[in-house]
Amino acid sequence: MNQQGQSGAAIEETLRVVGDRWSILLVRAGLRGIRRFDDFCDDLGIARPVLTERLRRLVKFGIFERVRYQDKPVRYEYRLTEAGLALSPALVALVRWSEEYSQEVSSETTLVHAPCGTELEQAFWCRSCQTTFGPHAVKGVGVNDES
Amino acid sequence: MNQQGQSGAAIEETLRVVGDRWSILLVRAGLRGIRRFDDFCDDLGIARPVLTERLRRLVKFGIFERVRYQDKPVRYEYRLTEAGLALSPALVALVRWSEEYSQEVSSETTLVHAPCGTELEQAFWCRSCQTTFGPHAVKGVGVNDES
DNA sequence: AGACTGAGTTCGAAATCCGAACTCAGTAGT
DNA sequence: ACTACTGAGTTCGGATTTCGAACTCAGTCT
Repeated sequence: MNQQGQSGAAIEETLRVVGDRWSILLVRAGLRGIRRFDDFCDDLGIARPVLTERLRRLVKFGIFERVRYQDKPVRYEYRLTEAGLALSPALVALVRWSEEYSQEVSSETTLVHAPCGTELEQAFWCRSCQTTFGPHAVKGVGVNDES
Repeated sequence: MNQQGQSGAAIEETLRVVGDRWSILLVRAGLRGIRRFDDFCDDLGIARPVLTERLRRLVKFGIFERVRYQDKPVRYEYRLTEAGLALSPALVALVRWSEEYSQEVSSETTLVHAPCGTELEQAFWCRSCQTTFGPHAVKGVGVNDES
């Protein structure tokens, strides 16, 4: 029914995990240091039942971990795991896209290289060629059909 | 209600456009060369009314364009625009993530640098320092609070 | 005792999604 | 000239998700 070359499966896989309206925003909030239930709630304006469900799923998929941070009244918070942190290239790509192509909201935001403050570029890196390159030189995503 | 530093707005902006279960998949299908209504439908298994709505929205946001490709019976198809193509770094990032962190589906897929076949890495590039660096050195996404 | 905190649940109403069947213009076959 | 088929959608009713607001429950603070 749908036989897209393997990499299609890969993306569907990822989207099955973070492909809803909230998950990516939750990861972003996590990157910003938010960890507690009510804080996610206030920061994103997400409905509580949905937040509960979403966090549970993200924990199940290993993106957040639920950590008891206090015992007297037992309290848990949610921390990004290694795998969750690894989503940041995707987040950055999304931010960059809106900076360049989105008509609405003139975001004067810019993501920069922390040490020097230069606006960053995102690139693919080939360790054996020691070069950076753009999306057109990637094989496996299918950009290489006629245009 | 939600005062995340500017880059939050940027990402929300992007997600408002492609943040639902289907849009990114549609872009991916577009990258694979799919252009016609029924083909999107068959390839993704998306419900027709939803496809109609989604394509209309993506056209409105400048990601696809609706092109008349035949006159006798008037027929339209959907092609990715420049802005649509520009989403590929984000798609690649998502594919890479599932390759490395997703438990399910052992994707033997790999994205490679076309010229040499080496598995690609994704990095941020600072043109003034002439170096690549990882997500921890990015300022504006908020990775820099304590851990 | 009474108010507050923080992590959730429970509710009914509202928005979305779904598959299956239908439309509408034109083309192809007999 | 009747029938079948194509391709881009619409129209339906029913199922699933989402929503906000109010509630729970353990423990703490004053």
